Amino acid sequence: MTDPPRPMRADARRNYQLILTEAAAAFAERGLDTSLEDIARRASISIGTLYRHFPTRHALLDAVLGDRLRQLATARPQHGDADGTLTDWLGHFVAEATAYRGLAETVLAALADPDSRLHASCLAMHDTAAHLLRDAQQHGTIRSDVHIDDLLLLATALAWSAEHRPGQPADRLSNLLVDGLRRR
Amino acid sequence: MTDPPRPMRADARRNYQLILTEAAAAFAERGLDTSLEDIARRASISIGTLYRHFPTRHALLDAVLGDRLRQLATARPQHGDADGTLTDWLGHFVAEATAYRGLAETVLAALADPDSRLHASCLAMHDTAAHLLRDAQQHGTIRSDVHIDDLLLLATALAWSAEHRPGQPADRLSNLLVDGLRRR
DNA sequence: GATTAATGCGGAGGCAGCCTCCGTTTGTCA
DNA sequence: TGACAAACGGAGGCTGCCTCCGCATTAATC
Repeated sequence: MTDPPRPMRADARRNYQLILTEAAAAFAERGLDTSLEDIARRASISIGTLYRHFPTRHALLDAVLGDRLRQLATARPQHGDADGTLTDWLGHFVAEATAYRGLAETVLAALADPDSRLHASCLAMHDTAAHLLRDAQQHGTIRSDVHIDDLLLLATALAWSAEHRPGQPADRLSNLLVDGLRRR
Repeated sequence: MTDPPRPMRADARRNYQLILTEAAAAFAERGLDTSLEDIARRASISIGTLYRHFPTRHALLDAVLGDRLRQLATARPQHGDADGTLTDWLGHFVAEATAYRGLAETVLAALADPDSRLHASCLAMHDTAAHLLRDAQQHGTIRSDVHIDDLLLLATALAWSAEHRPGQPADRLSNLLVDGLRRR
């Protein structure tokens, strides 16, 4: 049938890694809307080469952030503290978003767009959050009428706020708001 | 001392109004990040003329949205229902932001930047919200440890969420979250 | 080591948006 | 009607997005 795909050429592999490294640094320093031309310059490769490896911004974002997002999708309920697991997860999510300005917006966009190269990673995260939420509703104190979309919107909104309040701890507002999700 | 400024020339006045009209429509239809060149094209004037009247995007935004923002700054506590006044205000703010995609982001940016032409309008709004919050803390059920910055961040975050969930009512999440601000 | 074909690279170039500058036009007032 | 300030148009410089294609590099084969 189809031949096994050849391994990447040495120069291609080298450039691929270079781009990843510089993109990660640039995204962390300047946010996810950093210009791709700038990343190419940092990596001392041409813009054409960058696009050959990562045909869209989301493809590059997936390569840089995919692992971190998938890690957010591996959280599992800890026996006996469903509420704590959920709030911990929210905390991790917000921390991640604070490290990369623009992440909240990007995650929402990727969730809404099935064609995005980031869609799968974000969907995995979505499912994990749904799992944690269900658990906290059954064994914890979270209101049963909270929907997973509410939770994700809350999570991204929290992350978005955190991006706009640099240097200040997001915990206070976060705790306040999660309180709103609890049964009286 | 200084002579009174001459009134605008007829053509200038005409163009000024034209730009305002088209900008308002464009901002409502496509969000606050609509290209200024596009607004100029809609108004059938040159980009240079647009910049002559509104040297920055925020100047144009202030001319278009300033009144609406200042209206949000005129809310006054209704006798005997401090909580209701506060939640009503939040509702108005979110409604406004839903009508103009990008408003939440813009308001936060303008608040943080004293040089922005929108700064004053946003500051007025900020002060009103602070007033309503204080009242709801003294005469209503809002927790006393909620800070005005928390409230504004909550308001903008809510608005931001609403922008990203087109067509769905923002009331549910909004009510959930405001619950978090209440005393137990 | 030489040959060759595919793979990958560079960068020019088209497009759009931001913003400035300046020569020309228009409105206003005497 | 003439003169002057005010306002206008739009070219042009800059940046960023993205595509395309001629040329260079690599790796497989002899």
